[in-house]
Amino acid sequence: MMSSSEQQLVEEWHGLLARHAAVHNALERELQARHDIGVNEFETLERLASSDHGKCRGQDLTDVVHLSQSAASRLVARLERDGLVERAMCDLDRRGIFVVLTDEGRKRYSEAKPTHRAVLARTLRDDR
Amino acid sequence: MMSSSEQQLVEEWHGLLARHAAVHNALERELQARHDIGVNEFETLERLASSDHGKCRGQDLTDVVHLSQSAASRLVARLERDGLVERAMCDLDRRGIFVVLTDEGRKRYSEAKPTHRAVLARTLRDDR
DNA sequence: ACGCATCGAATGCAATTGCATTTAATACTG
DNA sequence: CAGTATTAAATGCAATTGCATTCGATGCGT
Repeated sequence: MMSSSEQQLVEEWHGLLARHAAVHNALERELQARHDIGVNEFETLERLASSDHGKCRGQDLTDVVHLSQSAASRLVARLERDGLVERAMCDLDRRGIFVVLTDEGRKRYSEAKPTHRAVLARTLRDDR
Repeated sequence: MMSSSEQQLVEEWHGLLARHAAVHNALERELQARHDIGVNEFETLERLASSDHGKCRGQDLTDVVHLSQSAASRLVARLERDGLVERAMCDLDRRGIFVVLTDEGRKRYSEAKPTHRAVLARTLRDDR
């Protein structure tokens, strides 16, 4: 026999899993199809776009995308390859880098943002 | 200027992302370290263990793990390789398969379950 | 100033994933 | 009943991920 609070925990976790999968998959599909970027790429661009000068330390990005340090590093590499960001030396601490939003990156973000919000509005509402 | 409801949506999504990442990462680490299985493997075993005869159609599993059909197929293949499940022909519809829990699989599930619940209790409580 | 622990980032590598396709079996339609 | 469409599952393949390691730069204690 399973205690009620345990059952509750499991149900909450399964709900979280289902909601996350639903929103994430919908976002991934629409952002990819309409703007050629994924969820993590969008979150990165958004973080940069709302920063002071469109730049931030590489470290800050791992928190935003909930990815390992190495995956975040490669994510930045892909964004740079696609011309959406640039890496810049950090003079104060030359171990680190600045990730800087390019004009193209800011443009892409502006285009994708309405799509992002629309998908959120559609998928976050009707499951609770 | 961003509308309040839009801001709310984004915050809810980021909260969902953060909560999911926190619980998922904690589960993945502990289940892997203590029982040598991942989150998806555990969910699969749990689905089978609570089935009537420890078996279910391959299809049902994709819903449980929120994975693509191909990824679910390979997940079953890994579990079979590790001796935790077996594939059985389905006589009624010979396109499909039954995934059947082995004794070893049921044992592994029983061992992992307390860990799973403990991590949920620890991680789902303190972020809200 | 020297030596050593620590830190930020990049990279080799194996594992997992999704998409597209394939294969086999079943269901439908005329 | 033949022929086609659909379904369940498996597989080739490229892309993404995390772990462990590496490399250079910083900080800290003596």
